[in-house]
Amino acid sequence: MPRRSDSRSRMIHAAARLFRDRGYYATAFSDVIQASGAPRGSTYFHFPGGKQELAREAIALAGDEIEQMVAAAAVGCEGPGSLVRALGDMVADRLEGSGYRSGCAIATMVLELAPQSEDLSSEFEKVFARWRHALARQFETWRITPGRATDLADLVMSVFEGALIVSRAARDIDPFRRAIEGLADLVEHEPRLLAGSSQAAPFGGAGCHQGTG
Amino acid sequence: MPRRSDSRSRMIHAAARLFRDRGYYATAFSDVIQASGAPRGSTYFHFPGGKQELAREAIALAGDEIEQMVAAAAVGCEGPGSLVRALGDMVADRLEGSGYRSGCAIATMVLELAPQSEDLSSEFEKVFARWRHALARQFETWRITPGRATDLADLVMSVFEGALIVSRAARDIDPFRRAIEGLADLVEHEPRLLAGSSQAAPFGGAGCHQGTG
DNA sequence: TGCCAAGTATGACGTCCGACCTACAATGCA
DNA sequence: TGCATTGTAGGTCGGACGTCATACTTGGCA
Repeated sequence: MPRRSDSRSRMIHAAARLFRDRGYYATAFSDVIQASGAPRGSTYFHFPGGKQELAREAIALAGDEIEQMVAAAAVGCEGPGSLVRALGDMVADRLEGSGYRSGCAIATMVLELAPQSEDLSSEFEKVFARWRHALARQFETWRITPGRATDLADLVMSVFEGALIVSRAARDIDPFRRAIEGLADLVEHEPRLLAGSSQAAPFGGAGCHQGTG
Repeated sequence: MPRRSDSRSRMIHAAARLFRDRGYYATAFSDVIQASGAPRGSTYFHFPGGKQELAREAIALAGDEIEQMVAAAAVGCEGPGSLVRALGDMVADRLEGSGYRSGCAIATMVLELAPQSEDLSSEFEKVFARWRHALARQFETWRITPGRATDLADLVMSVFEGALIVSRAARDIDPFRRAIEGLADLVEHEPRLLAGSSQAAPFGGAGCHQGTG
């Protein structure tokens, strides 16, 4: 049945899930083939670049899903604190529901591959840039200035990534919930986030803005 | 030179460094052997449990180093904000100095191995418990109540872990510094952290304390 | 002092599994 | 019907983990 099969797309989705749950090295090509039901011989037809190309596609797909998750969580939120909580609930549910296997879709790959692959590194950076942008845009709708919104977005991303690691290590949701609630609470009671407050000592400290963007 | 060689210790130190920089799967036994100068045949004499036992030893060693780092950073600090900054400087220096290869000593292994190995999972949990304890104890010296100190420790650990991921992905220190500075700043200007402030709405929210410990 | 035994350490080897390549089949279009 | 493009199964090569027979050193004893 040649001429356009959906094998490629199915492989990317299966790979994204496996990379997220197990990581890059623990996921064999044969695992992706089995999970997707794709034929074995097609791999290097669909992905001439091999496993790394498959990873690149999976990373981009993860970027899409993160953006969608932020958008979904933002519905009905009235401030950064409630957005953090809404996102935290979504992530916590998936973490618990998967038996502490499903964390961030790209974190494992970042740590495994970023030091080795300049190419994939730029893909990772894109995903975080998209995530940062989605969060910052949402924060700005609540009258947070762009600079502070970016700083806050970095802090929020970091807490989510890190809390996932700590909770996955302990196989216990409490560290995650404590970190998320602590962040939401701090952010909620921080008046300097809002535009018009003392800009002499802006949130995020002095001279610490992005140099590359 | 049989009868007590230091091969075992050297292998653990080399493995800890390699696991930290490259991760578990990307580090071959032969890499550890080469880096430590130990002979190939000694591996299963010193580590009958194989690579996993070597990893367990390396994880414990990482726990020691983290405790020492917290103690070193705490010297001369007058509050949680300055401790966060001091730790941040130490970590940032190593991250930059290593070309964004040296992050958290165990984070990569947590994501790679925690879903698969119940045994190593408990080792990871021990390291984070030690780290949490070291931070919380230090916070308590600044009149922060034990419950809030634990919540704050989880938040701090999460920010460090997550910020390392984001910065390693981008190969840029700015996201790390933004997150650390944002955290330090929030913590510094949070009066509810101190004992004696309105305990009706404690920092960290309600009903979110550790259930297992 | 010379020898033996036990524990210690080691280089060479086997086995398995991973990614990747090559030769072949099937289909749509001219 | 013939050809180019798409899709496929089996096979190969390399490397990593783990094992084994062997050599070396130390301590005790005659």
